[in-house]
Amino acid sequence: MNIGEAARRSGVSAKMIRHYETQGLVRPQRLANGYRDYAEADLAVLRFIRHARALAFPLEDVRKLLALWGDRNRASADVRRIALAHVAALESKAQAMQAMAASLRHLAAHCHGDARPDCPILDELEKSS
Amino acid sequence: MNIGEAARRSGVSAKMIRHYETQGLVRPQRLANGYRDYAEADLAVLRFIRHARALAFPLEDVRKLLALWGDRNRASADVRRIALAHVAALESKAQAMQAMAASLRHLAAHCHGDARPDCPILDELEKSS
DNA sequence: CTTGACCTTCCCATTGTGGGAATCCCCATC
DNA sequence: GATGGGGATTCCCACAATGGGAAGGTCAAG
Repeated sequence: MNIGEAARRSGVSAKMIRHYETQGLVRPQRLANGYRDYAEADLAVLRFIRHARALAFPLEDVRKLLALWGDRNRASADVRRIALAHVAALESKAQAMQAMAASLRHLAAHCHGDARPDCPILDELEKSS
Repeated sequence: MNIGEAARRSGVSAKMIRHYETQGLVRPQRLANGYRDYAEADLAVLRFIRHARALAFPLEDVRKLLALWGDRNRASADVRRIALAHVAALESKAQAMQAMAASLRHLAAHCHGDARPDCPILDELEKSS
């Protein structure tokens, strides 16, 4: 099938499908006219990528997971390790963001938020330390 | 002072100081030899930027905050609005990441993590929906 | 045979940061 | 005065993932 149909059926944009191909994640056949030709197996790969990306797995992780996915002799421990490392990264970033949000919220709570110029938010950003 | 000293004293790399200049956030004098010349006021600006970036304010927000910072007649409400919008963005992203982490953790909890190939994580990513 | 929808590749932009090259400048030492 | 080291300048490239868009080839229906 065409890239357009593959995009529709996989939920991945044609643009990104081509990109994933340059990254070696999917390898469609080529027709005589140069058009890419996707099989059902390629669709499954594209959907796999979409799900993994929806969980914010970096493409590098997706590559490893795809390799494990296709490996009949894989050990589930390998998949688990990648997933848990990703979980740790996600939680670490999420916590950092929430910490920033919390301190900003705290500052904003002490900011009048009216027409007066006094503002602890700017005071904090201004500190020389 | 030189860009090197400004970098040391502000905690912002020389590379980034130049970048912020291209973005119009800081405007040092130029000496006859073409070297940038930073005043104490420039240092304060650089530190302000560093603090704002540490709170993950996008440069576009930093630009607005700097303008308000320098405006003696600013209304604190303006600062507050920018900060709270940023807080909302941070919390939204943090929640999305934690949701992803949670669902992955859930999947990983049901993955043996041994030498067997069965793995609910891959099963999930494989789904056609 | 034209038209419109689709495909191809290639370049550019994003955001914020860093690496590195080529070139120039300043100061100190021999 | 020459040389050397450390710093300055600008410019290009890279990252990760995604999208926009141009210039051109292809196919199918009218």
